[in-house]
Amino acid sequence: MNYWLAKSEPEEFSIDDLKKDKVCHWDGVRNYQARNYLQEMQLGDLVLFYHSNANPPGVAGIMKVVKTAYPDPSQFDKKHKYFDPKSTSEKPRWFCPEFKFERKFKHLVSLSDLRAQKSLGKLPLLQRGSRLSVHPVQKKEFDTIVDLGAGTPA
DNA sequence: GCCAACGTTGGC
DNA sequence: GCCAACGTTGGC
Repeated sequence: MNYWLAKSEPEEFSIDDLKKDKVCHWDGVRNYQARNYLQEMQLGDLVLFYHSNANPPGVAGIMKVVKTAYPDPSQFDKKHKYFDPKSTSEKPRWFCPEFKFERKFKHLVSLSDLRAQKSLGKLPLLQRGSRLSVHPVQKKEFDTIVDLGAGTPA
């Protein structure tokens, strides 16, 4: 059982959209390192939903992996903004898993809240200039963030 | 394989 | 909208 963090811009797709849709396929990731992490995800893994480019940015809730990564259909669709002319169906480049809405935090755990936690010092999200949109999270870090989201005093 | 140019991410 | 930090591309 592993833990992850995945970013989305809430104007594109927010945790409320996921709550409404129940399930989503996490498409559009076009970064190799992030892609590799998506492929490592196993059924039942828990994923923190991070709102990037938001006001304020932060972790909004939790998702659960309900389908492991398969070729991202948007890479083959010429009209799609995530179309990749260099990818073929024989050798797809990009993959997406499916996530199910698990729950929304009572309180958004903002980026500044995360930075204020000494125990989260190694969280990849907080590293200088980290733009990686999908990355693993330690169980301890995951639990800390969930506690913050539940409103437990910092 | 180097590296400059360019594009993207994402906080502010 | 700005800009720093990266990742990718492509000429050589």
